[in-house]
Amino acid sequence: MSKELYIYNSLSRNKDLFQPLNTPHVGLYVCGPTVYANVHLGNCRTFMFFDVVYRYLTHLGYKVRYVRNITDVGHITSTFDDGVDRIGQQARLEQLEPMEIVQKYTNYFHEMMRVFNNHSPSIEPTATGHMIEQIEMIKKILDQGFAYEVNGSIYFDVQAYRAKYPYGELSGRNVEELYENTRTLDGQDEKKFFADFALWKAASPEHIMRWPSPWGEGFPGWHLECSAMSTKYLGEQFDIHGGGMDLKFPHHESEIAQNTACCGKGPVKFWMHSNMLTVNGQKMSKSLGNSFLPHELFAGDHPLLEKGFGPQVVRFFMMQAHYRSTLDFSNEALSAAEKGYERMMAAYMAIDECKPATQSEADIDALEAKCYAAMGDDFNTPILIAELFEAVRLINGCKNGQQALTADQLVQLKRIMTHFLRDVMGLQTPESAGNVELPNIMMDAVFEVRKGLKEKKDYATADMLRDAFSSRNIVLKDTKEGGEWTYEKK
RNA sequence: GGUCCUGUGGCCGAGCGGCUAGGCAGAGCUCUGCAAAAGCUCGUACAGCGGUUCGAAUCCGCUCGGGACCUCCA
Repeated sequence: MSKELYIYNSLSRNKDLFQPLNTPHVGLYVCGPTVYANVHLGNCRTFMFFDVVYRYLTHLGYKVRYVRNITDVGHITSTFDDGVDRIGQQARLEQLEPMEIVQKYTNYFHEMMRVFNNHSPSIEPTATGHMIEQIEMIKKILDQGFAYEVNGSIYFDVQAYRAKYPYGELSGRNVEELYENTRTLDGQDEKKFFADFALWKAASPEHIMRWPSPWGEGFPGWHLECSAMSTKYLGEQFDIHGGGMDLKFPHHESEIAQNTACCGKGPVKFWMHSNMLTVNGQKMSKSLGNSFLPHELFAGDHPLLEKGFGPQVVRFFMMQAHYRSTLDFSNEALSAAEKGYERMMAAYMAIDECKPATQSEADIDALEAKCYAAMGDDFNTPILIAELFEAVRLINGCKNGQQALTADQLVQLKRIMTHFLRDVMGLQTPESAGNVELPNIMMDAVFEVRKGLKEKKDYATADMLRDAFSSRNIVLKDTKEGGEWTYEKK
């Protein structure tokens, strides 16, 4: 069975065959959040997708080192010229220390990552914890002649860089066109060239977050931390760098320039970019006021939400779209995903109840191959899910006695579902967390009584019993053997 | 203004030159005391107009619509 993996590389604009630089090791770096506010659902989509990348590579047998940073140094906002950064600004607003802000929103971020069932990265470095590495990197870039100092700030020299290396390859931008549309930003007058960007900024007196450096007190520039930390933990060149589409320019473009200026070569083999989550066709973002916080979605506590949806349903919903497409959020779409997710999971849990046949026409090997083919085609989770619904059909058919499956095939189906649903897509079964053993025993008694009533044709009492549970959001379903019960969502 | 992406049936979403995507919703049937679940069967598609081709949702051009980036952003 082919388990080749093709990945769409933003740099080559092609689906390229994935081969690690140093098999079986894979280096994966993903740009993490800036912790000055709660992560919203759009952010979560990106991290959930790269969690699947991490999981699938691991599933294929690679030894993956997954690095995802925490940006805990505020970037300068574009509207202010006074050296106020996002974290510092939020700290003033909430009357907290900057590091309290950082801790508060890091905690929320971690909590949400856990709730969505993302694996922790192998390393989660912070920008503030890597000041020395960042300063060292600036020194190297200066030594190579690709940066210059002005008033205690260091700028990247795009002109000098362009004389030797191409700039703008990733984002497809060319500097001449950029010039027409560049706004006047902080430090513009200090720069030699409009497209130069800061590696180090001298701190103004009121700036709170500051560190000593060879050029005076200041703080690192916008894009440096990722370059410094990816190099430290994954080496000068590594396999995959991921992030949201909106980071392509200028963030990732600058990273390439910094690393190349420093080490003479591009840092990353595969650049991957996940697309945005939209609401009514527009990018979900804080400034547009159309973003949900995960806990609001779970509780249904938001004007745009008709009801709440569990984290696993949300994850399933996200998996039903390809990561390079925008995904539009709506109550209807979430509800549809919820039904589908429940049907999928019900079938998964019903495999053990199937009675095996001695012979079967079904081709489970082909099904499994299709699942790998879907994932191998640039992590196509929507197709994977479509294939898994084929498995659902087989399982349900087998349960009804309409589909013959051998014992081996049932084992194989269970393995496929476990691998792809749980291990690769990171989906959990609905009630798996709680202990359902005791309720099950009690419900068996209920079904026994109901069976007796039905045999006596006392349907009125049988219905009364069912209604009594129904009013408590527990649905009874009759089967040949007795019955099944589920919690009903409101 | 520049660069790029996108427009699929009631909804969400794959596919991107010939082959059923899938889910949800809807219709019919089977099963069933009823119900639910499940299985089977079935509608309604590829924004519009041209072109290339034996053949186009899929390639090209134009028109119209939506979006992202160009400024911190997943």
